[in-house]
Amino acid sequence: MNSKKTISIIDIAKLAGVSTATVSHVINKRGRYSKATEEKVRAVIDEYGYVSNNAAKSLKSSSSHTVGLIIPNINNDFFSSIAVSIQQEIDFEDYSLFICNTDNDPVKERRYFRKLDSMQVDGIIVISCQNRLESDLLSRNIPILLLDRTPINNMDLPVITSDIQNGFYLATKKLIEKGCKDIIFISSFLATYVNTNRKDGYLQAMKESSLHAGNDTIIQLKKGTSLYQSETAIMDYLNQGKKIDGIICTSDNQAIGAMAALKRINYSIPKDVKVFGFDNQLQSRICSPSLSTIERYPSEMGKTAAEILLKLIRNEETEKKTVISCSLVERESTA
Amino acid sequence: MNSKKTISIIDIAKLAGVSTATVSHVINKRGRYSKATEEKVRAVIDEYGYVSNNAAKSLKSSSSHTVGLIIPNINNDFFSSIAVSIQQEIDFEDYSLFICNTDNDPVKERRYFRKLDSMQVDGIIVISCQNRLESDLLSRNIPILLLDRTPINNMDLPVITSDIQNGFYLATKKLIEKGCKDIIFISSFLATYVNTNRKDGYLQAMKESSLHAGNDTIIQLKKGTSLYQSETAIMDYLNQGKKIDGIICTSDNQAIGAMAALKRINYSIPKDVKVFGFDNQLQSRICSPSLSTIERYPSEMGKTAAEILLKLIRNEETEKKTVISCSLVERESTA
DNA sequence: TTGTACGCGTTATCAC
DNA sequence: GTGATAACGCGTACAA
Repeated sequence: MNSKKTISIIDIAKLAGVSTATVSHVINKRGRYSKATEEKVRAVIDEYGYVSNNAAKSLKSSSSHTVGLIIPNINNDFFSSIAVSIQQEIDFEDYSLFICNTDNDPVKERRYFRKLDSMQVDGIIVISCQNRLESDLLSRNIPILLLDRTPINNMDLPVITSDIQNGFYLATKKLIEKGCKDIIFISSFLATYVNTNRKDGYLQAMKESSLHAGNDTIIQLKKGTSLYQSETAIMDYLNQGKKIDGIICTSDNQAIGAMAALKRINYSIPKDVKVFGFDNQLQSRICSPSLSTIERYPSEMGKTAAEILLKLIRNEETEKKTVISCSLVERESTA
Repeated sequence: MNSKKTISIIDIAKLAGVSTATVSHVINKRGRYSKATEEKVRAVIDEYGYVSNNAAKSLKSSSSHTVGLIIPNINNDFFSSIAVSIQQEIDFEDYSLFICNTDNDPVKERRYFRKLDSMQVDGIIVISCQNRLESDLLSRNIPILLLDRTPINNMDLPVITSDIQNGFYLATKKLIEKGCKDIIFISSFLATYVNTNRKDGYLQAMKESSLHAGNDTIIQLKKGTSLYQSETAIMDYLNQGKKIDGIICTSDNQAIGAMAALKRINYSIPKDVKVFGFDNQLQSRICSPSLSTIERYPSEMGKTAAEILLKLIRNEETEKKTVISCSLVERESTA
């Protein structure tokens, strides 16, 4: 196996007794050759298992038929669902997807932008963990699509988000409808613009029903494992003598942590307290009691993102902003 | 932003009043230039935001500083943990990782091999879904590392696996130790060589204790959602009047499905039946009763894989075969 | 320090 | 209508 040698278009041309131009034409079905030469060339290609060199191709075309995806953490149901659906859609059009994991680290994110740029990708989909994107991000003029999160930028970048605000509004409304009055909101550590957005739906619904909500009913978690953090946060909150009969969380894990806290002090769910999670991750179906949650359709988000990016790459018309609506998934925790 | 133009090394050379060779030397810190020219060149590079063209670089060096990862399904805790740890390790050495999702489809897997080949990747890590890999897989002579699964191949490919057989042996032993006698084994749809491997640990442990085990105590699931499949499979099994006091599963989801079936007919877990899952996925901690399971250390597997592949790329000495041991995580389901 | 050949596929131009 | 020739893209490394 050590003597395996790369075969180039030149070798194929020699072996088939034609020019490289003809081989190229046959491969790309450009015409300008006879049936006979086509067969001859194809036969040689098959025999030697020739694979064209993408580096040379990208060099010439300054396009690599490759798309980059910058994503905070692939080890997360919601994000990996998005990644898979993007890849499937991209695959379908014979593009390849470069997945880059940033661990929610802005420094890594910027590094990946540069890396993808130099790799000659044709476009980038980014779920950013930065508050702001600068226009000198890339040296080339390729499309960038913002997904899920929308950092401030001066490039008028196209955006796909889900209607999170409305999702939280609906969830809060649902709890109110079921008779909850002391509803608190648990928010995980995130870039500020995201948090604002999330809180708003909750605050609006509470206000509409003249229920009290404000900084004293919002628990802000720190960076780290949200499950354990929210468990202790709920304990602390109750130890201060405050009342709770409803909880809205910004992740399913937070909700599960919160329920663990409630169970420990013998609160009954959903009788005493009703709980909403967020993202409809696998664990929300499995935990006990099963968790009501907000569905954001990550597969649809990914599919749409891929479609729009491909359009942008082809210079076709697209929407500047696409909002995918959320819906409620009601289970035992709010029954 | 439309007039953004790609800047090449030639432009930089002109602007700095030196040759492209010198610019290249400065960029790669090869020496052979004065302090003054270095500063001048760096200044121009910074000013114009020059990013080197990777396609040209790969073309020349036939190496892209890129590694491919072929993986069955990234939307799975175990696999995505592996992917993340590979990426982190690879990142660290300034390589980039190309993640390719095969959906457990051999046809897609072969397509990705060709694609990565033509992309000039420097090496490939594959969690294969094929029973056999042929030596004409690639046109170039780059290292391939088999991870987790070990399809038959005639290329003497290096391998990293976890000691699954021993894992199932230990789990089965543990149930026997706790007094179980009628222990069944649930196996998901997988390539045959994998199944054999998995069954063996179970069969061996049963044999050593002179307990009956064979085809009638092994439930083979079909392709599909293992959670629901194993639930109905357990119902069927019990409806046939067969006895169960222990279940070993090849995934946590199967175990959760099995427990759902048991609960429905009022079996108590772990009193009447003890259950082991596999892979220590998030849901095993969250479900109720919490699930005992087999830990395979995916992060360690990924890290090791990345280290070995990088060594292979650099032509350094490495182990041909690395086996990472499993351990038991005991929770309520086997208490 | 620099000039330049090289790597490889594409495409415009030219020839029959 | 068929096919060949050669320039091009850009970074690298050897010879000068």
